[in-house]
Amino acid sequence: MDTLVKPEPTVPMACRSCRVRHGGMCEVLGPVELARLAACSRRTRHGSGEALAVESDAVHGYANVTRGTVKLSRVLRDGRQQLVGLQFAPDLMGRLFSSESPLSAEAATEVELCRIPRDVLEGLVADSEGLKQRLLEQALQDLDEAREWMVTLGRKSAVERVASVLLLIATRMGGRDAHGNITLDLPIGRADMADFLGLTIETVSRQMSRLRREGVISVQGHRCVVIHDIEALGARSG
Amino acid sequence: MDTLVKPEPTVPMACRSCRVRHGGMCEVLGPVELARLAACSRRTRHGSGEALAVESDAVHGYANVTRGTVKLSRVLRDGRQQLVGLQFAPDLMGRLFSSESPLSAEAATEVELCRIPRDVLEGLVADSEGLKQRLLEQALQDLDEAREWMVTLGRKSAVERVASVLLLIATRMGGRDAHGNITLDLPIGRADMADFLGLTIETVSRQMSRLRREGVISVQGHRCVVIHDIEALGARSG
DNA sequence: GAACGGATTTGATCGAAGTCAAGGACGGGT
DNA sequence: ACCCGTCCTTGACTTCGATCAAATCCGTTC
Repeated sequence: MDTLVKPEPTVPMACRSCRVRHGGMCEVLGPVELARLAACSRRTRHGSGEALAVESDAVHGYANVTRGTVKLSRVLRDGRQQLVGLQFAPDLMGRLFSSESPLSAEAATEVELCRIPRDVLEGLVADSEGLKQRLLEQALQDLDEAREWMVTLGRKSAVERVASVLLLIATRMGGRDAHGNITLDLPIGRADMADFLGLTIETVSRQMSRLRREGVISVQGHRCVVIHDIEALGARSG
Repeated sequence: MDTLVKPEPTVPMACRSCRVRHGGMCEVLGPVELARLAACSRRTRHGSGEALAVESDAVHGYANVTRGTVKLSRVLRDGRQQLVGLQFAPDLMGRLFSSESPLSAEAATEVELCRIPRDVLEGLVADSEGLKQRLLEQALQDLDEAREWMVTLGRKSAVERVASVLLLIATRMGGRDAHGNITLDLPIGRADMADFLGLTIETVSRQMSRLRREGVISVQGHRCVVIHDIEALGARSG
């Protein structure tokens, strides 16, 4: 908000240059709390496709996403898969207060994490009123988003779903170019879009083509989408 | 847990006989906090179908469900509807920290609420560490459930969805009869089941008939379902 | 920059669920 | 006990998205 950078005497070095220092959960932490975290946290990098957590495995710790995109998914016994969310920086990954992970997490792009051991974060949550409050707000917002997505999965047609996912990604990652168009570098391929939307790859592809034919978007290569008419895309999204 | 009822000197009268006194959020409150609540809360009853909150309306307050079942839903601009959750006693209704309701709530059955004004609950949350913790746990669990339902909506076939909703209701409301069968009084009709499952009324009805033909369940009247083989129902649910 | 391999697009056909249309059962009230 | 309205079930047909099968695109490597 304010343009002046206040001196923060004891903020750990590792946090000072951190891209998410003023976002996500770290936003509400003071120097003392950050020091407690920084003493035990460590940064890791992960290539696209790397598994970061596995459904029903023990929870070893938590991690702030500091760069990249993470896919959250669940699978049915016979292998059918559903993406249940995407996490972008500066979201916190990991299920508090549960000893086993309710879902799988996988790096969708190159990902950088700030890993926090389980007991350290839980201790901090227990001690910091502000952090608990922040995580509660985050959980409630995630819940709203999950329920919104339930409408997409339960009631929207294939085009509407594809338009919805493009809007979702645009909201989190979109940058405007010179002409006011919104440009996206999709963090996920068609297969993941299909798993997120409850469709097949072929149907996603067909609906992308359709939106392209209608002039709402254009596509460069496979991963880059330009949204020409965000209004039209919104209308198309149900 | 324990069979002895401990004397609780200053627990308000209204709470002493309350069905949910030892469940939901009230479980973690001490006499002082309960007194603060009881001083401002009031009980209301609502007939089936009555609107309890409307999407994007101002949030006036919160309410504990003390009896009955509440449907949570969202609608698309053109009227398509999706149920995004069911609330049973002793769940807390209402979206904390938001000035407008992200969804609509409607009594599915006769419902009894313990209504709490907005500022009273928010004040209590600010003051009570334990309550904030409890609500965070609840939000995280609701999030897990919402994501689980996303799998149902995105990846399951019609039979699997119907089996899933029967299991869900059985978990929250089911009673075992003499033969070990589980008996349900469905809190929602076929239309609401359809809206919860992302299907049509006709499809729900056909799949109910199918499960009946297969001997997994039987139906008495429209609302009463007996689950003969919960294992088979689980297998049928994906 | 040519060749390779995985990802994406497109086309043809199939099938599960939706739509439209009766018909039947339940339950509430008289 | 009967009647009536609502909710539910069933049947016939349609449709949207899935499936199967190529063809093509693109990014990468050599």
